[in-house]
Amino acid sequence: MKPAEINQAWNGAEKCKLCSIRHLVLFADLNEDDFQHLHHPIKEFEFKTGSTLYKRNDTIDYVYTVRSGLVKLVHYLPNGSYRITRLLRQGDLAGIEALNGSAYLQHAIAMRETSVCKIPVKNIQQLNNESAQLYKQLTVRWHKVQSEADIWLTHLTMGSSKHRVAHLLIYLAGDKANDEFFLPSREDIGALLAITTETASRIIAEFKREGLLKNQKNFASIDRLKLNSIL
Amino acid sequence: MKPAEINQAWNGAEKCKLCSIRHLVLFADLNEDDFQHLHHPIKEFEFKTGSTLYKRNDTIDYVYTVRSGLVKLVHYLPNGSYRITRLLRQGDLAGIEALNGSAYLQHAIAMRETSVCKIPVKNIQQLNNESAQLYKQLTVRWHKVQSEADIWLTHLTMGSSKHRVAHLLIYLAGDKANDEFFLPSREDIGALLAITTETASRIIAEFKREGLLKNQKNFASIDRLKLNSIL
DNA sequence: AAAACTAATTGATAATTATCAATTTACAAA
DNA sequence: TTTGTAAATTGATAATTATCAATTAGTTTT
Repeated sequence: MKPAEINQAWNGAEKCKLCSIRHLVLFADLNEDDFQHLHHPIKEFEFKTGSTLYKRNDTIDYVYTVRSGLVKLVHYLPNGSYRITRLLRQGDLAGIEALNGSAYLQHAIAMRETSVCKIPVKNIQQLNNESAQLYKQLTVRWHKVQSEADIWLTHLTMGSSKHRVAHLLIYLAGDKANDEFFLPSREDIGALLAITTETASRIIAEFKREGLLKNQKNFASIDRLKLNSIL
Repeated sequence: MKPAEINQAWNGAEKCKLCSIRHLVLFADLNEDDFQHLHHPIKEFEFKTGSTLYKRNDTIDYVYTVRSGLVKLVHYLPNGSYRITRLLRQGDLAGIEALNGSAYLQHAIAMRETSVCKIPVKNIQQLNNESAQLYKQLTVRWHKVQSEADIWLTHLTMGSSKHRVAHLLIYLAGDKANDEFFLPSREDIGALLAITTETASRIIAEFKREGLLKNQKNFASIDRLKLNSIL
C-alpha cells in the first residue's frame, strides 16, 4: 500500500514556516535564518490505516513528524505475534533513532489515517551544525521518549488486565475533556498491554456494558471518573 | 546513608582525561581542548547497597556516570509497592533527564556497592556550547535509553514468568562469557518483571535445582544454552 | 555462639488469565 | 441487498500466577 504524496517537494523553508502545528514539532524553536538550512525537500504524506511508514532495519534517511493520526511502533516476534512498544500522536517524532545513523528499531505502522511530514536526516544534521536551536528541541524529544517509556512500564505492564486496559483508555483519551479518541482493535490492545486478544475483548465489552466506555465504530469516549475509580 | 566522597574536587580536566573507562562514557569523544571547558568540579562517589543517588523531583543539577556496580531506577507506587523501570551498569548515565532542566523521573538506588562520577549539568551545557563532540555522545545515550526501554517492553514484560526471569538472567549476565553477575533480591526481580516476590523466588529456586543457575550469595552464573532453550 | 531479624523458599488455595472453540456482529465486496 | 470475510464477543476449561501462611536459610547484632 503506497501512501499518497500530498505535495511535491517544495522549497523547504516556505511551508514549514507556515505549518499550523509548528509549535508542537521539532522545528518549533527555529527562527527565520534557521530555515535557510533546510536544503533537502520535506514532503507531506498520508498513510491509510494499516500502512507502513518504515520497517525495522530500513534505510534510515528520514525522521517522521506526525501531523495527525496515530502510529504504532511494533516489534514482530519469532512466533508470529507482535508487541506494540509505543504510540505516536500529533507532534511526536517517529524514527528519531535515525539521527544516530543506527537502523530503525521497530516497524512504524499507521493505526488510522495518518498524516506525516517526512524530514530528511540531512536537514537535521545541517541544522545541528549551523544552529543551536534544534539541539534543544531534540533533547526535549528524547526526554519525552524516555518518560513515556517509563509511564508505559509503570502503568501499562503491571496490575490486573482490567487495570491495564483502564490505564490505556485514560492514556488514549489524553487531556481533552470529552473528546472522542481512536479505540484500537482488541488485538492491538492486547499487543499494547501484553495480554491476549480475548482478554482485551472481554474487558472492553465489560466496560461498555457498565458505561465506562462508549463507542461508535473505532471512536470512543470514556467516563473518566468511573474509570479512575477502578484503578 | 551518606555516600563516601572518594576524592575532593579536582581540576576537572586532569582526572577525566586519564579515566580508565573513558571509552565507555559520555566524554569518550572529547579531545584535549574540550576538557578546558570543564569548569565545575566532577567528583567520584561510592554508594553502598541500598543507598540513594537521587530521588524523584530532587534538584536536578547533576548527571551520574556509573563507573562500576549496579543502579536501579525505581517508581514508588501509591500502594507502597515499587516498580523498577531500568537498570544502569558501567558506562551508563543516570539522571540524563536533568539536561533538559526537568526533574528526575525516578529514584536511583544502588543495588550493590556502586561507584559513580557526579557531573554538574553546567559542565555539559558548556561543552555543548563550545564543542560539537559531546552532542553526538549524548544522542547515542538517548538512543541507548530508548532501545533498552524497548527491549524491556518486548521481552521482560510479556510471556510467562519463567520466560521473563530467563530473559532477565540473560540480560544480567551480559556479554561476558562465564563471568558472575549480581543476582538481585527476589523482591527486586519481582519489581523488575511485574511479578510477585514469591513467583520470582519459585522460579529462581527451580532454575537452581535444574542447574540453569548457580549462585554464591548475591553472585550468580548461568548456563546460557539451557536457559536459551526454554525461551 | 545465641538471639533477633530479614530474605528465601515452599505449600495450599483462590483468583486471574490463556487457550481452544463457537457464535455473533460489523464491514466490504459483489 | 446479499454474500463473504474479518473482528469482536462469549463460553468452557486448563494453566498460570497471586495470595496467604508457614517454614527454612542466611545475616547481623548482642
